[in-house]
Amino acid sequence: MQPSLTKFTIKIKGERNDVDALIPSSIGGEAVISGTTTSAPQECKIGEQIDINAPAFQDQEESNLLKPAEATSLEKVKDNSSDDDDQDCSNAQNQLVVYNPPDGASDDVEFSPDAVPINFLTPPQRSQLYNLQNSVSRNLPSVGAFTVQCAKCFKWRLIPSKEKYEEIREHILEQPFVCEAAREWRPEISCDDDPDIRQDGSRLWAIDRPNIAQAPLGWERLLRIRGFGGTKFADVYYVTPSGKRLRSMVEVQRYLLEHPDEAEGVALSQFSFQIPRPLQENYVKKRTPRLTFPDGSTSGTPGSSQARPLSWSCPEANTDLQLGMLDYGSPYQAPVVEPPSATYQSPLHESIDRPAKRSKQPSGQMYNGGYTYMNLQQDEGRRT
DNA sequence: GCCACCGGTGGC
DNA sequence: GCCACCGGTGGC
Repeated sequence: MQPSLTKFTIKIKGERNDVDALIPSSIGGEAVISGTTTSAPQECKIGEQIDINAPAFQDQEESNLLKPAEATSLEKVKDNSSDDDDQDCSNAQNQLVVYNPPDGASDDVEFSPDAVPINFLTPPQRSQLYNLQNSVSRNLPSVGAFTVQCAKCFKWRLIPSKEKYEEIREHILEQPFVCEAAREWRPEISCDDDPDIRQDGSRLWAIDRPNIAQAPLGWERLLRIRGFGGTKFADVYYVTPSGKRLRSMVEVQRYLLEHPDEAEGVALSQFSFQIPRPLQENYVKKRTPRLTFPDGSTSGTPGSSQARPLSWSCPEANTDLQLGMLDYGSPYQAPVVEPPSATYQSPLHESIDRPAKRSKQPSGQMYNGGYTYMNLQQDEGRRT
């Protein structure tokens, strides 16, 4: 039984160009905002459109945040930004949280409990969080941190290990995560404490799937984040007890048949190749329809399509907002991935060095305990 | 030569 | 439009 979480909060604050933000909806959707925005938090309901230039609302206490059971429309969040240019929202495709973080700022955006980010941390950030060794694999982003949102206070809590994260994720729907659960590794933690992490634009987030089974004993589930602008966001691999990497259910099934010794007590239901979804809408290249002409030639090049706003037409909106819908149940968990070094600056620490070209990068460990560091492809990279 | 990574596509 | 699957290949 999935929580009925249908509300999202939009918060747009400060000024910044090329904003991309996306928040998933547990009722099956994601929302993306991109382009240039100019301030003002605002509220929007499903099916309505939002003018990101305008509306603001009064400061709200956290108690005003939506409660899952009654969530039916966008909710407000606490905000301290200006509140001029109030306007109605209209035509937004769904409820969402969008914010326009000032560069380097640490915004205060709360997610509804079904947002499941993977965000991107700098190596120093990750080292602080997880005491990781260098785990750069080529030049790719990777999960930098896992976070889970408290079902009660909606604050994000960092999960100290991939294993714990996967354990939580496996049962997240039946057993929603709450801050008190984090007392296992943080005895004093409660909903009264500040969130461990916020959607402040310093990281890229991706939405994970709920209730993915933990890998069988002796097996490891690997999530490999692909480079920016590829045809796919990530790949999942399962590493067998003997070290072989399997990349599909077909291969798993075949492997189990061929290795009955390792197949004992292992069921196919323990495997899932579902990948998270990036919150940065343009992270994955759109696949354009292939048109076939009478002479047999085709047109439509993947990547040639620029992401377009789906329903963003408030007059003053000088932006390219994009709305879409995610389709996850109630993803609470959030792996965190490294940011593109040249475009993201950590508000906490130094920015990542611009990555060298992929071909020059040393190979690192595959996953290194689940929290590897990788850089995103930069503009010098492939694809146009 | 291996394999990690990426692209492409068929099926839905 | 999404995703499961797998072939190709660049980098090591």
